Amino acid sequence: MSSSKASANEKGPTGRRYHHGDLRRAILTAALDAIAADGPSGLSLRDLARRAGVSHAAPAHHFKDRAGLLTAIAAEGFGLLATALREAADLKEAGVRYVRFAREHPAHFQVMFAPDLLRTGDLELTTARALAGDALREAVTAVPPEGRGADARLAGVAAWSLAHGFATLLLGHNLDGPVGDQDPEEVFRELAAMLFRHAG
Amino acid sequence: MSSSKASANEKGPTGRRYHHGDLRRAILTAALDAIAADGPSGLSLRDLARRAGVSHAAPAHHFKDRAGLLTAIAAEGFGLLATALREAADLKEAGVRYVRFAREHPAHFQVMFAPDLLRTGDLELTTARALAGDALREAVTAVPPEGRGADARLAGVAAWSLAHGFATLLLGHNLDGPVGDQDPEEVFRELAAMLFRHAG
DNA sequence: CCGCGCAACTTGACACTGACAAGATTGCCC
DNA sequence: GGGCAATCTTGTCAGTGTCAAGTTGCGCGG
Repeated sequence: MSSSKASANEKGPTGRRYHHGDLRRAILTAALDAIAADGPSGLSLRDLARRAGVSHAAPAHHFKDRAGLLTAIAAEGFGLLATALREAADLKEAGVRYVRFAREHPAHFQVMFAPDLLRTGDLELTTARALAGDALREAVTAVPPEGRGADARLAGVAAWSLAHGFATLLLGHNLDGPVGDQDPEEVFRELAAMLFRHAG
Repeated sequence: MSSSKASANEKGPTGRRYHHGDLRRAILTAALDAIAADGPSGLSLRDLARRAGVSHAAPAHHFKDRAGLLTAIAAEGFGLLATALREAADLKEAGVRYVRFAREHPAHFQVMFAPDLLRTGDLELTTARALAGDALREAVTAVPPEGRGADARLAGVAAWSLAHGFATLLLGHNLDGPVGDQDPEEVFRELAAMLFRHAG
């Protein structure tokens, strides 16, 4: 509308420049902030647009939908989780990384496991999820059978369930009483020790 | 509006009678159906009203809010869970009841652990939650120390984490591969056996 | 038996949201 | 330098939650 000669790097008279530069990333981080603060349910695309200083329909160009945005977040989350798991020395440490990930990236974590908010068939998402699954399986098979029982698949389910349950309950403030002000990662180490101990 | 003489138990000419009879329960069950089908996020109060055959603002009279409705569901869920846990003979069986509850009442379960949808301070909710917490603690302390380790609180966190993680992952279809078509409750029994075994 | 208060329900309105369509702007590549 | 495609805007529509004010009729006290 305005015929201003504002260059690409300067804001126009309306306080915004036409091309944001990295709007996709801006929307993503704004969304992560909002989700960490208020949960994924209250998330509003229009609000994110306002925070980023763009028009209300701008986000739709990068993420088709609300579901598209959340799917992108979930995929990113599974990617981050996969690399975090790969850095672990053993299975117990992988579990520790799991709960650390949940605490450091609560928004990602919440969205990753909220299937009703995602486009579950999305390719990017499924591949990222598979990547994380591989990382988990590797961690499980790395520990010798006498420390985890014969059935590796069962051990994987056990480890994942324990870590996931602990992380989920933690984020939901359901363990504020029991763990109190102890370091959650230390607490989890004890849980993991209960689950996997050398046969007596 | 219409001056029809339809009695309290007959539908008027608009297909509805003014006083529903048990609208609160009707809305609750409609909500549970909708949540089980599409998750809590897509829930619409107006849609529930349509299903129940009442006007769009009718639900607000029974549950002030959207949050009010979900809070009521969560409270009901914790009540059901508490009685289910009390019926268990030992701790392992309590865990089995936990995952059974999640599978039989998926809508309740999802809402109970979605804090961003609830009025977390609600009295009814907190008391129901406390009830369920008591039931869990009783189940934990009932098992002798040599079977669960010295720290009862830690054992409680472990049991809860394992059951909750397993149930959550199950409902999210994250374990469709590993558990396949086995009976989830049987699988969980094996997990529980890994966690609590007599010291060697 | 009657009328009256109060709970249950309705109608109407407002602001907000997600989604779509069509136009404006601009980086970029030939 | 010119045009093309990506990026962003403006405008619009149906749907939603929530509040306010009016209607209906159950049930209780007389």
